[in-house]
Parts: sequence; structure tokens; C-alpha cells
Amino acid sequence: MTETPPPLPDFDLYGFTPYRLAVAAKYTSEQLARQYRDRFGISIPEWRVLVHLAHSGKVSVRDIEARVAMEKYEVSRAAKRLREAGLIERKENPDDRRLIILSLTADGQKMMAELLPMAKAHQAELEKRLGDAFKQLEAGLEALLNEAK
Amino acid sequence: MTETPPPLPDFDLYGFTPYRLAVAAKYTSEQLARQYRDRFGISIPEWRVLVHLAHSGKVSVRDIEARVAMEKYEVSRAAKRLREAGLIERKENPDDRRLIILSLTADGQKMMAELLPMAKAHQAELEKRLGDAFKQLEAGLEALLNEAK
DNA sequence: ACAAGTTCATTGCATATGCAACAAAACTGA
DNA sequence: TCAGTTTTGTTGCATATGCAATGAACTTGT
Repeated sequence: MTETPPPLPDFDLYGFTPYRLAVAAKYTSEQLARQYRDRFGISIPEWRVLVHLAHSGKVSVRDIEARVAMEKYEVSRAAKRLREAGLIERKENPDDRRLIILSLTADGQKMMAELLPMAKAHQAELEKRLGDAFKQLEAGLEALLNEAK
Repeated sequence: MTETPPPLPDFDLYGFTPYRLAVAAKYTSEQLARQYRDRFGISIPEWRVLVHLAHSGKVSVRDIEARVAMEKYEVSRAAKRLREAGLIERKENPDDRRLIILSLTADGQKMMAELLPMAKAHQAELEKRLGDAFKQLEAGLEALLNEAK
């Protein structure tokens, strides 16, 4: 004689948007991330810092933190590894000695000159594969990300 | 006399879909995840296992791995913690003694009876807030997730 | 029947991550 | 001016994670 357990609400993980977004995020970044990891030994946090530096020139940890959805300790540690790898360099800001100035080294520039086209190609490929669905995805993401910040 | 560095392709992280998805995933799961972490001490991998058990009854590590986008070692470790917390239990499958049978304990059921409505409310809230953009987001995700598997 | 290969789950190890504490520099206001 | 507060960046510590190796149970092919 088995007691029927208290019935649980019906809930399907596949229909749960945070889950779906997590899977989609992992799926879309996986292939490219593996490429730049195998080829250059770069992790995703490091990649984000590099992209920001490639795009914005000289910036502080705080700038990056504010703009690339990373906590400052992540930025700090990513920057440390990148410095050890000789890809970025770090100076003191004479106007405010708490701030640091991060920038790509020549080696870092060279690497990014290879990496960025790979990323652009990946993005183009994704857009092409998804077609109209891509436009819808982006419209939805736009609304979500606007409210996020 | 500064040498102009080799020009880098223009690339904006904000327009990069894998990045956008990662930020969106983090944003949408953050609030709820904090709730169930603070209240029940449950992490996201544990939550996924629990949801799958609530939905599917008795399953093996392999079942969960296949269906909830987790590696088997993640499932294994999540299950271990949940067992230690008394939320799930584990039996041997007599037909195939490599397989294990995971299921919710009474405590686990009770907890999920609280947790699932929270998740449903979170989802409903998200749908409502985003309105039409939600539908677009889901259409895009649908296409992406279909190709993922 | 049984050696070789597969599948399933777990674990050791190195590294990554998240949190909170910290130190140094700059700002604030009386 | 200068004690208290805030901002910036780093780090110690505990835990989580990813990978590869392991071992046990099953399957396959001859």
C-alpha cells in the first residue's frame, strides 16, 4: 500500500527561460571558445578583457567591470594572467594612483588580429544559419538586456 | 614618433550573440537562484537535478545527463550533495547494476512543492514583463536549441 | 565461454570561481 | 586639516568545476 506523495506542480525545465538561455549561451560559445583556448590558451573571461581592450584602447579594471558584465575580481585575475602571458601591460594612472591603465602589448595586438576575425566569422555563421530566427532572438535579447542594465 | 599599430578589425562585444546570451542567462537566473540558494542551500546544478526528478520520477545519472545539459560528473556530484542533504535517495537498479535509481525523498518532495511554484512565478513574471519581446526571444531560442541537439 | 570493448558512475587532481576582507589612494565635510 | 568614508584593485580562503583516469558491470564477437 503505497501512499501517494503530495502532488508536485507540473514544471518542465525545457520551458524554463533561464535554463534555455543558459543552454543556448553554452552552445553558441562552446565551439569558438574551444578554438581560442586550444590555439591561444585564452579563457572566456580573458577573451572579454582582450576584446574590450582591442575596442577601447587604454582602460582600467573599473571600466571593464562596468562594461563587460564581469565582477572586478574576475577582471583583476584575468588581467593578471594576461600580463603573465605578455599579452597586455599595465601602467599606473598618474592622475589617480588607484586606477591602473591596461592596454594590449604588440603580441596582444597580433593575437587579436587573428582572433577577432574568427569571432566575426562565428557570428556571421550564426546569423546565416538561423536566418529569421536570429532576428527574433536578437529582438528578444535586446528587450531583456535593456532592462538588465 | 609613435608607430601606428596594426589596425584591428572592428568588433563590439555587445553585438556578439554568445556574449549577449551569457549575460541574459545570468541576469534571468540570478534572482531566482539567489532565492533558492539562500532559502534552501541549493545550487543551480542541484536545482536542475531536482527538477528533473520532480518531473520524471526515478531516473539514472545517464538520464539526467542526457536531458538537462549537464555532464555526468556534474550530475554525480550534485546527486551526492543532495543525498547528503537528505533530499534524494539512491538505489541500485537490479536489472543493470551499473545504473542507479535516483528519486526524491519525502523531504525533497516537500521542498520542491515550495520551490516549483517560485520558479513558475518567476517565469510568469518574465513573460509578462517582456510581452511581445518574450515571444520573439522564445522563437529564436527554439531554433537555436533545436539545432543544438 | 571469454577476451576485448563499451557503458555507467565516481573520484583525484589541478585550476577556476565567488565571497569577503583588505590595503592604498582619493574624497568629504565640519 | 584631518578623521571618517568611499572608491579602486588585489588576495586568502573555501568551494566548485573540468578533465582525465578509474573501476565495476554489461555487451559483443568469435
